[in-house]
Amino acid sequence: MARGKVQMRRIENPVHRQVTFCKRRAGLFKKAKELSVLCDAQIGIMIFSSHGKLYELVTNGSMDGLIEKYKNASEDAQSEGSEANPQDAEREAMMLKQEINLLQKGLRYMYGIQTNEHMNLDELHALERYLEIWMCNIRSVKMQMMFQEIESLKSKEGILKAANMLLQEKQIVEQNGLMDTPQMVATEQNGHFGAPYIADIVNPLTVYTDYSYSYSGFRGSEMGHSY
Amino acid sequence: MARGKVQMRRIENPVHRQVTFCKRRAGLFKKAKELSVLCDAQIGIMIFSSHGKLYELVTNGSMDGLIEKYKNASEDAQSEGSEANPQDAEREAMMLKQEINLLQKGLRYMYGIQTNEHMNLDELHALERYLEIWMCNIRSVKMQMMFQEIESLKSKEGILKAANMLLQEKQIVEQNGLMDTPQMVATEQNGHFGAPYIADIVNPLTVYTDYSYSYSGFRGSEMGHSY
DNA sequence: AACTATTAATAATG
DNA sequence: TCATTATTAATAGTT
Repeated sequence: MARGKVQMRRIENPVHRQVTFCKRRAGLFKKAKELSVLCDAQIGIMIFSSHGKLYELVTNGSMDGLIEKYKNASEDAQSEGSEANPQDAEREAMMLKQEINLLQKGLRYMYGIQTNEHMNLDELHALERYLEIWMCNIRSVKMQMMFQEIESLKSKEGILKAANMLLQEKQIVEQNGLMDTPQMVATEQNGHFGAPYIADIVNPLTVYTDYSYSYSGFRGSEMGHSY
Repeated sequence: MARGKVQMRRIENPVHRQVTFCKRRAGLFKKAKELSVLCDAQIGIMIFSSHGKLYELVTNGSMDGLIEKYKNASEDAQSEGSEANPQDAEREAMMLKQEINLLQKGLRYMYGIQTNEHMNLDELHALERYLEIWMCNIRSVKMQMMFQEIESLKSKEGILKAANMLLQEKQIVEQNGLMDTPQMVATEQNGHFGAPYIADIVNPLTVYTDYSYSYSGFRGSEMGHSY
C-alpha cells in the first residue's frame, strides 16, 4: 500500500526494517483497537522485536488477566476436541503438542532454574531420548553437508590440476630457451574453499575425532557416524 | 476504508458486527503475519469475541512459549533497576539469548521443515554440542533422582520390615491359639515409579522417522541410557 | 518526522 | 457464507 508492492520476506536493510517495524506495529495496534471497539472484543497482542524487545497491547483489562483467560480457554478447547473426535490427526497433533511442551519445559528447566517447576524422572527420560534423536539427525545433516563440501572440493581440485597441466605445457612449449622461471603451479587447491567457516572446522574428515567432549558419562564413540 | 467512513464505536447491528469481526480479524492476523515476516518479529495475538470465543495467532513458536517469554520479559522490565553488575549481567544475558535463539532455530528446523530457513554447518555444530551438554545434565539429574528414590525405598523397606516384625510378634504373643492369619507384608516397594504418559510419548521415534535423511548407520541401540 | 503516490483493506452490496 | 466493487486507510519510498 504504497509506492510499489512489497515483497513478503524479511527486509534486509536494518534501518529500513526498523522503520517498517515501527510503522506497521503502530498500524497493527491501531487495527486491534478498532476491532476491539467496533466488535466489542478483548484483544491482547505481544510483539517481540528481532532484538527481543517487547511491545504489548491489551484492550479491556490486563495482559495477565488475558493470559489467564487464554489458558482456561485453550485447555477447554483441547479437551473438547479430544472427546468429540478421537481421530488420528487430532491425536497426532496432541502428541506433537506434548512433545513440544516437554522440550519447552526442558528449555526452561535448563536456562531458568529459578522457576519453581520441576521435571520428574519420566519427563527427563523422555527428554533425553528426544535429544539423542535430535542429535543424530543433526549429525546426519552435518554429514550430508560435509559430503557435499568434499565433492565440491574434489571437483575443484580436478579443475585446478587440469589448468595447471595446461600452464606447464605452455611454458615448456613457448619458453624453451629460457632459464627455469618460477612456474605458476597451483599448489594450494586444498586450502580455503568457499565459506570462511570451513577454516574453523579444521578438517572435515577429522571433525568428529576432534570432538573431545570431556564429560565422562557420554560415550560419544558409540553414536556412530555413518560414512 | 470502503464505501463511507466508519464511526469508531461499537456496531449495534449484531449481524453486521459479526461480519465485521470476521473480516477485520482476518485482516489483523494477516497484518501481524506480514509484520512478523518483514521485520523478523515474534507476535502473539489473542482475541476473545464478545461471546467469549477465543481466536489466536502466533508466529514462530507456540503461544505457551510466547507467554513464557512474555512473563520473563515483563519481569525483567519490573526489576530493571536492581542489577548490581550491569555489564556482566548484560553480557550473560546476551549469551543466553544467543543460545536460546540457536535452540529455537533448531526446534523450528526440527518441527517445521516447511520454513525456508536453513542452518549452516557451524550452527548445527554448536547445536549438537548444546544438546550433548544438555543430555549430560539431564542424565546427572536423573541419576540424583534415582539415588534419592533408591534411598527412600530402602528406608521405607526398613520401616516396613520393622513394622512387619512387630506385627508378627504381636500375632505370636496375642493370638497364640489361632490359625495363621494373612500377614501384612509389604513387598511392593520396587514397583512403579513410572508415570502413565510415558506410554504416550513413545511415539517420538515416529516423529523423526519421518525425517528421511537416508543415512544408514544410526545404531540406536548404542545410545544407551547411562545408568 | 512529514509528505504523497500507491497499494491494501474493507463496507456495502449482490 | 462468498464474490465484487467503490472507497477509505495504511504505508513505502522520498524529502
